[in-house]
Amino acid sequence: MKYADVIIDISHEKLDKTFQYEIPLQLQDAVRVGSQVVIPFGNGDRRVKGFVVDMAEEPKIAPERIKPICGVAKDSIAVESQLIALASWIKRNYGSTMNQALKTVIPIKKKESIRQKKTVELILEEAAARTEFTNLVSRKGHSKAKERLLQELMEHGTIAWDDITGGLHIPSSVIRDFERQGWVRVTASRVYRNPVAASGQSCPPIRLNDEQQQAVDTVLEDLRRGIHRTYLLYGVTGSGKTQVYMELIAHTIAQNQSAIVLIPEIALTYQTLMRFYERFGDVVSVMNSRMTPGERFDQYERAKKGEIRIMIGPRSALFTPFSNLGLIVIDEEHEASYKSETMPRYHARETAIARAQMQEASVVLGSATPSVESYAKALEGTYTLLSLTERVEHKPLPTCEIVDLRTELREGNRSVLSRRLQELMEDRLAKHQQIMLFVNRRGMLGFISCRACGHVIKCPHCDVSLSLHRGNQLKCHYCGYETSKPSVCPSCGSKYIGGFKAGTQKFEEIVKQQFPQARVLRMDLDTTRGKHGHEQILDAFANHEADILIGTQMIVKGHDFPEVTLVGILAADLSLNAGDYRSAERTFQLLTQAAGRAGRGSVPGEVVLQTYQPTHYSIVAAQTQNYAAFYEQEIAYRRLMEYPPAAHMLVVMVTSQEQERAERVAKEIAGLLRQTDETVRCMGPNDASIAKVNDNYRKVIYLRHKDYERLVTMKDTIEAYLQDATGLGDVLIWFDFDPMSGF
DNA sequence: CCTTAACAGTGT
DNA sequence: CACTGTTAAGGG
Repeated sequence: MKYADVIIDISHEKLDKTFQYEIPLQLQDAVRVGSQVVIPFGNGDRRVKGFVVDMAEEPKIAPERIKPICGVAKDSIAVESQLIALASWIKRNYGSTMNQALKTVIPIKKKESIRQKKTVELILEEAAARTEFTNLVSRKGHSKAKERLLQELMEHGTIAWDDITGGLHIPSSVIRDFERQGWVRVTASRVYRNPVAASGQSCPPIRLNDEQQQAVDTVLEDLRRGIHRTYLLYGVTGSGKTQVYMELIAHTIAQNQSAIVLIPEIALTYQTLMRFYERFGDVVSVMNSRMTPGERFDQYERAKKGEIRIMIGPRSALFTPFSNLGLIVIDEEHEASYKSETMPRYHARETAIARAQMQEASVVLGSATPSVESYAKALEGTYTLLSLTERVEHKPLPTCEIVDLRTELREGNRSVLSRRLQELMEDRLAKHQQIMLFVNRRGMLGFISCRACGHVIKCPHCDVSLSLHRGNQLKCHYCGYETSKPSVCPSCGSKYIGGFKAGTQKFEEIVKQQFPQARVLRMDLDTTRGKHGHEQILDAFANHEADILIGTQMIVKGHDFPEVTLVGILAADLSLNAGDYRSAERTFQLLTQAAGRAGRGSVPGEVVLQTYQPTHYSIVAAQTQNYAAFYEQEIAYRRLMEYPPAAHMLVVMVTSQEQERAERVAKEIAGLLRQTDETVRCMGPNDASIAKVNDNYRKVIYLRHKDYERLVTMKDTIEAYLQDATGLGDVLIWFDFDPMSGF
């Protein structure tokens, strides 16, 4: 590699350009992506520090204009440079500008948060100060600001920097001037607040059972031999995965290394946090989306200094600047929230593995329902599979009954509650036990199914549900296949064919009407508005202030409710027909989790699973919590249809306010891609499933190929095209590799 | 981000 | 015409 792309001093985020420099022969070995280098910059060849973000053989500009790198700043790579190397990895693998990638990795500008804590102290003797003051006054006119500041300082002694620049409207240059003259001292005092409240007592490690111990030993044995790998800890609900994490974290700490624990935001409750805090004390810190940039910055600073050794948080906690990172734990590894929804659309799991490789750390992925991707990798040996098959204290799994809603309809029950579920609800209410009703609301936009036989209208090319659009047209979101909505079921001829329309409110009304004596709580986006809406509802339910809790995904994660002995899943199919290739997987995961909510206490639980498709493998497998059976079916489907992980997928989204322009650019791109590499399967462009958002028309192209790298090349091709294309106007393009949701 | 060159406005 | 302050562009 002859040339290096260097980004100049990252604290100045407005300078997002990279500059190409020559790597002199004697530095060939020392310069790598992420290296901190010293380079001549600008006309005066001012020496500045920069980070190498990419390397290339070919010069991008005329070679005579390229200057050589002076030297490598430090031999040991600083944390920042590791994170910058990671940013460059993200940019390459997910598509974004370097600036966007850097912003995700190094989250806040340093200036503001430091300035907030700066204070200015007068160090001049009182007599000397008075003399200087008279000097200023006698000069008349042009030093009004200086006069005011000196006067204020003589009065108060010490003033906060912000009060001077903000309150007194005195420019910072005046303060700097005073400092140069030796009149004042500027101190940056810093107050850190630990967001975790101290609890006092510590909690001794719990004895692990054989399976847990074996999982821990496998990892430790690898570490002893200097091997850093990715492990998939597959443990059924309630098998004690957290204890395995804890043990491994304890070992990491003992080795004087740090650990990052990623937990989905919804599962990041106070209780979860306290478990870690009680075991490890105040080296634990937490991050969440509600934290202010200042608080977040403090946490990063403490992590850098080594005051924090364990960081717990959602996706973004992955970028905690630990220089001695030893372990990354990703709990509920299959969760879609690990995939970023904004550019760059990185997946925290893959990014964690990339970071771990750079810093020689290990990764432990944990789940009761692993993603198909991860399980496939574990089976082929890319990850090491660690299994926990027993539940702690040998609590039995809840029994699960499947109720066929088609039969209900046939036998004259048109209610959303099956007769069996009603019966069991009566029973639990009489016994004063609690009930959870789970409405699988996800992706219920516009698919068509038959209430009599359960038949769902699918795309003949893509095997995903078709969506209902205006004018009774059914459309496939992947390939654009179109057909008109039939008036009778093509499978059984019934006229009960149509869309699903039911929200949680509707269910709440029905339940209240049918069980007027029951106290009902509802939890969905509408009722959880406000600061602690979430916790308020869950706490109320935990205190048995209600008998029935109705809700969406939110109710199935986190909290344990020991008094819940019945879980009703009202319509398991809804998520099954979301119109994307992950719908079966998502359904299995949701159902397994929902079912796991029943019988957490001493009384064994029961689950009623209502569905129009009782024979669908994701539903049958969820009934017995049989992950292996589900996986076998699902991977076969993915292989047959060439969906991830059998192949990789790239979504290219083209948006513009002008319908015509979006379409033209999308068509040009699709054409270009088809002629660049015909082994890449290219579908589209088509309208996105939400074809217009905020007055922006959205066109989408789907690309599929076995080789991820090939898709990266496609992304690069598009980026190159955008560089010198004209007439783009307001067109924006973003990429999503192996998407977690449909578009 | 910082540096610089170009530019307009001011004072002698 | 020299001097100063303000602005836009470029940096490899």
